[in-house]
Amino acid sequence: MKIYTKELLIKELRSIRDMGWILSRRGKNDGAVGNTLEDLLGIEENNLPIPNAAEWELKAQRKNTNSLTTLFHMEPSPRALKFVPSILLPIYGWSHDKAGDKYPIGEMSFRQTLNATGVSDRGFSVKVDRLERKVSITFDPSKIAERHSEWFLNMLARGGGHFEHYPYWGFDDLFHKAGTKLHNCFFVRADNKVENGKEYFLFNEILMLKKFSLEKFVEAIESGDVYIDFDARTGHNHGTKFRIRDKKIPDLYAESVVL
DNA sequence: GGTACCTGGAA
DNA sequence: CTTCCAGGTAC
Repeated sequence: MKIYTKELLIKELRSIRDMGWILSRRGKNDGAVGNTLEDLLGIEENNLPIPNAAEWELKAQRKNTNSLTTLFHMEPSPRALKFVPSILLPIYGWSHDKAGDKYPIGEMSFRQTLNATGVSDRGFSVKVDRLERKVSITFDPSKIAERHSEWFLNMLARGGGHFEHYPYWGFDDLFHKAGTKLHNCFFVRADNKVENGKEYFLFNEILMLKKFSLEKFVEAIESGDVYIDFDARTGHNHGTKFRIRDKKIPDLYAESVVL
């Protein structure tokens, strides 16, 4: 495997930018833009919680999306409770839209995109406690929207309605994860097009971000810029993600340079 | 085979 | 904006 320095990454990313339209290396896969960039750099797909290349993390995104950018994945504490697969999905989940169709009858879904400045229509939110040094998920049944009243009753029948323990992430765990994975980052935005059913990317906007700030990260959680995103169905827990709007990514770093 | 990570989306 | 969602791998 190639060892990448910052200088080599800059050179290769500029070279990729100059290659023009590049056929996606992956089929129907939402992550194709990032997977294709990694393929071009010779980085094998992995699920290791480390930067992609040396001390540099790579992030790619299609320009024509409003989606959040995923910073990293981390399941909440207390880890022993296995909150998502044991509690949130089976008790607080709902029938997946494609249950009995693409998925088996009984397939459940628990998807929530939460931040500290709002409450979801199922009553979940995010709270930052600097004294206890943790980020917690809160649940307030009184905030559940009318359209979810049937879900609410089903959830009560399954034994839900209040948390005995709240899912949380300790600052130290978050800082270790973010500090090791995101310390330096290339954020590449790509134009994309589909011709004859095949997707092409033009990796033509490259941003170099240096020195991830843990304090700015906490501030971004408090201000609602960082989201916590649950993404599980019965057959596949995609994991719990910390995500952010692309325009806010540079706010997490001490230095940003357009290449 | 369940759990927890990785890469990212749509209306 | 919020609500809900995709295909991968390691162990």
